[in-house]
Amino acid sequence: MTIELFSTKQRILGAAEVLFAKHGFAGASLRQVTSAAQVNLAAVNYHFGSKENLINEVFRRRLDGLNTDRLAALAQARAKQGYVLEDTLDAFVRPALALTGSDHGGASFVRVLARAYAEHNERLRKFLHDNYSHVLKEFVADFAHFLPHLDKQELYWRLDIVSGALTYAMADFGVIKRRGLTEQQHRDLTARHLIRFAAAGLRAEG
Amino acid sequence: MTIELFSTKQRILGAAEVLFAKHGFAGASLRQVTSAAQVNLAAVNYHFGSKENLINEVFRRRLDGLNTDRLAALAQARAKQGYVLEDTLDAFVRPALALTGSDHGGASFVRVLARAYAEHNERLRKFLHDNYSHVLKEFVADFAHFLPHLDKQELYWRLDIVSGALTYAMADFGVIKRRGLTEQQHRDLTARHLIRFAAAGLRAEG
DNA sequence: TTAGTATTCAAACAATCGTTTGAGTCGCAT
DNA sequence: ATGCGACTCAAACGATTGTTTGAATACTAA
Repeated sequence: MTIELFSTKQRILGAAEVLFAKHGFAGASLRQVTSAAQVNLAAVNYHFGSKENLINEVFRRRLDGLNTDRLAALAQARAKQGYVLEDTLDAFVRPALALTGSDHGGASFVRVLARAYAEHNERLRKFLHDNYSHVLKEFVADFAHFLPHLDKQELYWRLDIVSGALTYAMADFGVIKRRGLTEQQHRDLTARHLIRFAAAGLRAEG
Repeated sequence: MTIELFSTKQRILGAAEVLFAKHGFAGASLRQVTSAAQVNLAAVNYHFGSKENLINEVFRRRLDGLNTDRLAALAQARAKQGYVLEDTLDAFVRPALALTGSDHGGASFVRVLARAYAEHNERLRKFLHDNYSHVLKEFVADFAHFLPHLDKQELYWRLDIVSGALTYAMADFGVIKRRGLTEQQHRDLTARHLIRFAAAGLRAEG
């Protein structure tokens, strides 16, 4: 097990990510995936055991880093002088947006996330909850601190809307055409829009 | 072709709606659909021609009425004295929320809508655009009127976020548990939250 | 009643699905 | 060089997919 940059495993993960984003988890077949990855069909079951486990690993590959980045950004925001709601949202949004510009697969992955959001797949939700719920808890704590006028039910309501809105918006981010802007400028502009939008919605009087 | 309340055609549409919401368009098989509808397998191809056309008809059955209701609500809002942004949003949101409480299938359909949003299916988008784009145009015109400080690009940006957020939130509306509230009360509360949230996000200074 | 159309039905179609198999190949340590 | 584990490969597995067929049934109009 050497560490190769373009090993069979990584090629499969990359191709699966793109095709899951394009056709969905049920809609993308393993033959499409292995063909795009230029890999033998049996390689999926050899390296991942099953299609369902492949799906999980597609998430794990990105979410491990994404959640680490989000927690780091949150820690940095908390240390900031004059820490406000917008900073919390920034710590949540910016690492995900950075993903869309990092490499080719990142943009696809955000769309995969939006699909997982739309699906209410039992096992997938359990997998995500088991592995990454602690990150969400950290953010919820800070949101609750900045929005003391909202009771717990109301807060969850709004965070649910906000996370849904952000997920959808970021999924479309890669698709929307930008005119005369660098990728970096477009990303900054997007982040500001999303944060301002979300902050306004969260702060609205109950 | 008599008008029956529970004809084979309608039973198929109802079952398909529920199963598409639960398992997705690719994930729900025609055998699952026909079995749930208590109808012969061949009935789908006999009445609808193909699975893809069945999907279209699932949308048409609800969207025809939904868009009529939305345009009627918009007309009523425009005639109102002191017509404001919140009224436009109300005309957009309330008919969709009413759908979730009308009958059993309505709640499923809103989730189907959220799936269609997450998918970027070429043919489905064309079908929706061909049949219902005139409704969206009406709403966009009023949003543009109420938000003159936003240029066209910025407006589309925010509407994209808002429609995504609303679609997702309404899809979860049927899932979220309500404590001590009637369906009507819960729907009103939901509408108020969504409208206030969206209005705040749309009005935020650029 | 009868002719004709509309619908339902069981059965089968070819195609594709995820998965398994067993032989084959590769690289590396002994 | 030899042996061993890691990996790849073509081929096939049974199950399931959407769709089609032709006969049987239900319904409607004359």
